[in-house]
Amino acid sequence: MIKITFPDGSIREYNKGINSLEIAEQISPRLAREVYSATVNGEVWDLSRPIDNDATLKLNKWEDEEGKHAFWHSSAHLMAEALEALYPGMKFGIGPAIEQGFYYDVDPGEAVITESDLPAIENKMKELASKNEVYSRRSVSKKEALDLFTKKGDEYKTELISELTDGTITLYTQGNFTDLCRGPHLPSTEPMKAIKLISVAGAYWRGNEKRKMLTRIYGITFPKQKLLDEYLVFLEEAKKRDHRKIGRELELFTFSPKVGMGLPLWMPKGADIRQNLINFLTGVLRKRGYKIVATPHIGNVNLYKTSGHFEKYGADSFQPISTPQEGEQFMLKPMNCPHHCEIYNATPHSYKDLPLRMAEFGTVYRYEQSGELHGLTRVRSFTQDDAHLYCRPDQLREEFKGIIDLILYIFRILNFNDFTAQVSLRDPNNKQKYIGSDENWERAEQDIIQAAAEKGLQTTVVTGEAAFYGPKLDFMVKDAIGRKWQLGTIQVDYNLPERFDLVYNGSDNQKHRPVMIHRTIFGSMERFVAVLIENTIGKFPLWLAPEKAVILPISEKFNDYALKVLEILNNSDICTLIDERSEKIGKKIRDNELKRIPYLLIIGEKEVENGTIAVRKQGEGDKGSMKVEEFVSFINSEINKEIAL
RNA sequence: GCCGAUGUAGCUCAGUUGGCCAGAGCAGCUGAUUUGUAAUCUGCAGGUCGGGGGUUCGAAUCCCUUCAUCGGCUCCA
Repeated sequence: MIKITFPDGSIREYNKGINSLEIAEQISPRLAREVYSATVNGEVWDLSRPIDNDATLKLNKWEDEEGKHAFWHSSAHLMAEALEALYPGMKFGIGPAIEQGFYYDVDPGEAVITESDLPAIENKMKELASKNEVYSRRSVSKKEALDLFTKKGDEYKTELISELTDGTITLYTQGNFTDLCRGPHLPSTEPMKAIKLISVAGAYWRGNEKRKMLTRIYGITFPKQKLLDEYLVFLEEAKKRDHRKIGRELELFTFSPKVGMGLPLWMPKGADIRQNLINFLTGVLRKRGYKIVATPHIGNVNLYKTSGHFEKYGADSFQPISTPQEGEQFMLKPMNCPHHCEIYNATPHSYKDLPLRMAEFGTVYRYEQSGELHGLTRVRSFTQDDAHLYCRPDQLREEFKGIIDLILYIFRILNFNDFTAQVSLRDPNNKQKYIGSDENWERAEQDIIQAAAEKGLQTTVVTGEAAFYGPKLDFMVKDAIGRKWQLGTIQVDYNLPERFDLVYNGSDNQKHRPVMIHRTIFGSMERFVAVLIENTIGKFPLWLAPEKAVILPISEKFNDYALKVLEILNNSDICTLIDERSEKIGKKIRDNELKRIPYLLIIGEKEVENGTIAVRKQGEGDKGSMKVEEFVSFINSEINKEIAL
């Protein structure tokens, strides 16, 4: 007998060699139907794998990540089986489960798979799934595995196997398809009731652009058709939140091929939102001891040679601008830090002056690859809410924590609750990608980890994601369809202070090297507004809205009074419009509701008589009448509530 | 940059296998209407069918090329 400990702490005894599915069946047949994988002693297992010793056991259902993961991973194998049946000789790369579904990278040889082929593959999957094929696990020797896939001619699998250690290799088979796989998988294809292939895309083998591009097929499966239908509705809804669509509808920004791709043009309303953000943040920064600076959009190429950016990115940047002067070259600035360093160098500094917090809403230009451009989230010209903090080494951690505070404060005001924080460290196996001494890297990485820990920030640590000059802490927010975008970032840099020979006088009257922190909160105005649009579906908080209210006279008879109200509101700094068209009130309400103007002010006979306005809140409806002065103070108090935290 | 898809009026879309001067709704402009909480009616205007080249008696439709966009990959100071 063996003892099995469940998550609630209860312990039951079973015969040695029992498997998780049998345990689930003994608890309840219904549970057995809903469970997809088991976590045994902290390791995710197949349900059918026998348990031979005392263990802790968690049964994973659809609601558990481990359950979904096994479900989708098994689905990837099912898709591979279908592909092999439809395209004999197809070679297979890898086919993992992902956050939303799964994919498989395949090499179809001469054949080309396009989206029009997906329904046929989908149908084949359904056909195979309905056979209730069993997934069986088998441990094999490295030689056996190599022989099998060499015989099959699958060079991607043999490459993978050659890197594995003998004795750890397992194969999974369902139906006619056998794959190299660590597992775990469902007991059978039976639960896969709803199957949808989403898209095809190219993907480099092993993520290396020097290697062959395989065809990646994305799909998703569910245990119930209803869940799939709901997912498809979610995708449709998400499309409506796309900032590119809303940006066009609300006339916030545009692009022009004549201006150039990836170069956003802010239209009046979008520019208002952007400016409101800038004004607000500027006020907050001044209170926190930041100094605002301004620097040019170009810099001599030597500036970037000094900073090291030219060597690293020069070839992939907008190329230098020449002048009539022989040999003189300028670059569009790709970042503000070198300029800021020269501001630092313009005056002598004492240890008493530090930290120096230098901020600029600085527009920068980066030659992003054409295929990378994406609405406002990835552009070639953008304005960073940039700042550089120069401090003594002993001040670093406190400054770092202060920035974490500031970012959390701004995110709170904007209701960005769903963010993740990522600590990005260098890849210790690939040190030539980075500049700076080991010692400084160690110190900087420790400072970040410590500061985040002291602020109680939940972080994930990723190696190999650091900037080339230092480690960083990034704040990521998701867009409408779940793509993650980096907004705020805090980066420690011991490197630029050396390259620019930044110094301060210490209490010992010796020259010392300051530490530098790069940081943004919004990341860039462009990306931030994009994410804000997708989070709010274009219904911006009142303080950010470009227009706060629109006056809707019921007929032209009331235009005189309406114009008077308009003047009062605009004079009170409440940006207000008037809709003077000779349309019915219902039509005016509809049109202005769709423009997401926060308040609709309806004026008819009653309002003229009483000297009031009828207030309707966008998305909510009639709020009753009030005097114009009351409305002014109401709006101001609403705005104060939004930005007071 | 790479793989695949898409490109018809400001927006959303029709345009059968190549064949009458390329259509609709919304938006815009006219005129009528003067309206009480999500669409009043009339008329008009608007397109070198992304650009260029080709096949054909004839191309929005077929082929080539180029640009842009979309979904991914790579990249992201």
